[in-house]
Amino acid sequence: MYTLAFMRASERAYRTLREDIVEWRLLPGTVLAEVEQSERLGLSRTPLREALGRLSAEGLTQTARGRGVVVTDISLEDVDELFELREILECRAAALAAQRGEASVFAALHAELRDAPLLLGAADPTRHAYYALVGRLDEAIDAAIANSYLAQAMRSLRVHLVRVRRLAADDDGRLTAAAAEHAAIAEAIVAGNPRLAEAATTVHLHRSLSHIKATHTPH
Amino acid sequence: MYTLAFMRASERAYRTLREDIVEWRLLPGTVLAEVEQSERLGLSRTPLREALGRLSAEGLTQTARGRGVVVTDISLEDVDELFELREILECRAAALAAQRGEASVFAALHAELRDAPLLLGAADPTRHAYYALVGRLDEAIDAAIANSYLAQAMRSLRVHLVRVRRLAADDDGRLTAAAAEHAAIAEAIVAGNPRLAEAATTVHLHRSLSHIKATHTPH
DNA sequence: ATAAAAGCGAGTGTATACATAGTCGGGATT
DNA sequence: AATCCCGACTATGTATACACTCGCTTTTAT
Repeated sequence: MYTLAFMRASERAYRTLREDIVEWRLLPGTVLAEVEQSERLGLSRTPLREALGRLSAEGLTQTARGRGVVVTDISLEDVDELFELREILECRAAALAAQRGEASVFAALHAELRDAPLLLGAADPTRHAYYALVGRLDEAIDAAIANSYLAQAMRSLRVHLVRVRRLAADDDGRLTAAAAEHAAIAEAIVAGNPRLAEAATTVHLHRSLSHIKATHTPH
Repeated sequence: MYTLAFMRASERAYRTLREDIVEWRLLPGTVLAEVEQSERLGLSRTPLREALGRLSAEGLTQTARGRGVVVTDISLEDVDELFELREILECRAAALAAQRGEASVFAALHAELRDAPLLLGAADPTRHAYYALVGRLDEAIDAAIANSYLAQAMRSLRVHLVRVRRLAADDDGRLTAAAAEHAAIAEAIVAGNPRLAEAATTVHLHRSLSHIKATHTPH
């Protein structure tokens, strides 16, 4: 995590609120009143408003006129829509990475992903090392596709996906399987096979969605 | 256009600046200093900062720390990247619209698009009626796909595309051809044929990109 | 008793004043 | 002559005060 001490107040407010929303500490429907939140975070209304503006632009909150901004809800229909867009973007991104990416980068990631079950054995209930590895695969794909607009579209999606992830039970079995699916994607990129990379991504996303729907528990 | 008189100052600043950038009245590299722009638009720095934040989030400006925010440049590589993402999103959107859309809505749009050359004959140098019609086709597709995240991704792209459009020469010949291509997309959606809708969109986007590259004049 | 209107209160929208950081120019030193 | 350092200025970042809108409650009239 970043040190929140030496950054601008608006940035601090943005990251704190975003994490609170993504981690479901601030539940959907919660009203984020400006005075209340600015006092809670120990800063003034001006930087807080900037943070709320960014959150609303991302879709994590929406402004309810007259009552301030409220935390956006995520329904099962939203999850379907999110994964529909995710499949559109990430399948093509994987194919482009297979065409344009540096094989050596993905070869290294592939090796790490094959060893991922070792990370899951470690005594880290938040699976920090595992998610950091998957995040590095995402970043490598972002860099490989050489398309800042596509990369930006995927980045804005990931915020919502992290939020959805918390709806599902991240048991060791699913994470081990997911690591193998990620390894398959990396392998296809190393091989420079766009169609295989796309297919591997499709498989992974469908399994992820199925798992989320199977283990979903209303909060 | 909307009446800019009775809206919030921040909204006024946002729309004015966005239009100035998209219409190339504010050229890439222009520094938007806060005091200078707030005085020009007749409002204070607070709502102006909010507007600049939204513009930077959309990618129309970027913050150069210490020197304020500057209008983002668009290179030919950017156009390639924009159209790559555009093809990913709009092809799938057209296919989804063919599956999920109301045929009657697109039948009406198809009829209008076949008559579009009449609009181009009118003495409107800005082609306002024509672009409004194409905009209604975009909105109809947005509504038909029933996926707010995909629709949002396409909307954020369109801002940049309007800006790119101003780089090319919008002669009557190209617009007539473009109208026919749009009509073909609408026709495929009416027929409920996803693959045809996708193909028609691919053809349209490739012809648009070729035309932009052929007539591009550095400013 | 119900509906409509007016008044009150809470909270957002805007302006302005102040703090702070970063850059540019000038001067001195090597 | 070139580079480094210092200082001042300019522009951003933040805080606070004020105004206005909108929602809610209360009261009054039909």
